[in-house]
Amino acid sequence: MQFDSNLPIYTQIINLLKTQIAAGKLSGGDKLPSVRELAKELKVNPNTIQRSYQELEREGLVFTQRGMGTFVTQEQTKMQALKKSLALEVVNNFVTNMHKLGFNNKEIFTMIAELVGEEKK
Amino acid sequence: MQFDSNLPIYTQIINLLKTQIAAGKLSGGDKLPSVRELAKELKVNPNTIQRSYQELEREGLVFTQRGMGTFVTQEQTKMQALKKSLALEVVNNFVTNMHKLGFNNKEIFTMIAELVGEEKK
Amino acid sequence: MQFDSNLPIYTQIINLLKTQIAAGKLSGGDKLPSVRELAKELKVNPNTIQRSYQELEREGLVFTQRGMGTFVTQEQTKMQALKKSLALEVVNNFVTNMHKLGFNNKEIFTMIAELVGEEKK
Amino acid sequence: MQFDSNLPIYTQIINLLKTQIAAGKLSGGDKLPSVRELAKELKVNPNTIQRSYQELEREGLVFTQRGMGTFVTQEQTKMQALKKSLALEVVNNFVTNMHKLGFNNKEIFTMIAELVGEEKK
DNA sequence: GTGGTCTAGACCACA
DNA sequence: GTGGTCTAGACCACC
Repeated sequence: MQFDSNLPIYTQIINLLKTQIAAGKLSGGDKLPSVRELAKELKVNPNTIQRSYQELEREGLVFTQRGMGTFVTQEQTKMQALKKSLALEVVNNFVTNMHKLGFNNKEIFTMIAELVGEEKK
Repeated sequence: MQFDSNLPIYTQIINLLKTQIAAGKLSGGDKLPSVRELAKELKVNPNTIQRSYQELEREGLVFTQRGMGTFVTQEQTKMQALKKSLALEVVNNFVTNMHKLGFNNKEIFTMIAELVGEEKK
Repeated sequence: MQFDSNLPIYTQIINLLKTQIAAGKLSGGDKLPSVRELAKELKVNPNTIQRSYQELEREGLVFTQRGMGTFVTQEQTKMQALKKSLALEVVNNFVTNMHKLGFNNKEIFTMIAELVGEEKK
Repeated sequence: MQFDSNLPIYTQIINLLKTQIAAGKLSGGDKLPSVRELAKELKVNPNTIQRSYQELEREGLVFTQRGMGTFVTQEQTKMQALKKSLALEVVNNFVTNMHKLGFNNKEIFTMIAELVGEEKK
């Protein structure tokens, strides 16, 4: 993984984990990698991982059990809220960019409609 | 303006100018700021701006006149192609991000439809 | 090597390398001298060589591998097209000069025919 | 006219005039422009023109008459020799360049034959 | 004033 | 070591 040097690394790791949780790659109850393990994998100081995990815990997305590790929360409401908020951010970002390019909402809608129509995933 | 340290500065300047051209903030025939002027404004070396302008000229989006300055092309086809390609990039990016979050095309469509309906910009 | 002060140095270096590639002195896959090496040899700034290499890469005649060096493309079509276009330029130049001297095509043909006949290289 | 800064300017003017004489644009007996006139036209010091004319006279291609001006020689032999020698130079140059590109004499002949065939000037 | 080229020297990422 | 980017500052041709 590459880190954008503008955002603090721990923030980028948080976003990475949030995305995985929201997408269901990490489900409720799943164990996150240990701090040392992930630190090694991402070639980052363990303190940085620690800080990311703490922040996720503060937001209620994960919980830690002494001696056991860190786990994704099982509260469905939390997970749904997370998914929604991340999606909202992506959508807003998208719309803002399109507006910058001079497209109005109707045009945006048309383009998405076409794309969905042709792919049918 | 802030520069993201991952992409080369000259690339970011190119993108900035492309967006402005595509959005019509810079119309056909408009004069771009002089190399030195923009360099001063963006706190960047004139050579860096020079490189950006040259790349834009190579792509046919601007043309230069010695001793006169650099100007946005008047070819409508170029500008339309630019707008299309930039939009395509933004849309694809958006869809990719949404897929990463676990949304399928139908869900994406619904969200956009709602958004267009409620704002009516 | 001497540089003609009319054309930019980087252009002349491009032409030099193109000729060597077209003539087969540099074959597909061959490594070009490193930027710094050639700069030293031609008594030119490394940036100037860099620019030449980049232009050649843009034209698809060479490709670069980070940390490895710059190499002549292996695509035969590219190399053949290059040889053809360079030859066309030389021939046209020649014919133009002969026309300036007041020779017509038939006379030019005769001169070349004689030359080929006597040398048989 | 542009001057290539490698060759002395007076040499370049000599070549220019030789070409015009050889091509018949300046015929035997024609008056060359006055030194001052040509100097003004080419934005060059009159001494430079003077030197060019002297050299041409030394080679027997022009002659000067006090108070009248400088004229192209009427000796046909001189003019023919000039045309031949200039042509020889152009041809040799051409062949050398083609050899550099890796073409042999037969290939050169073929290319010229095709070109003459299609244009029929 | 404008853009275009070049140098000298620096720092980076990659291998 | 390699190529890639950037800065600082210079000189040029053109207008």
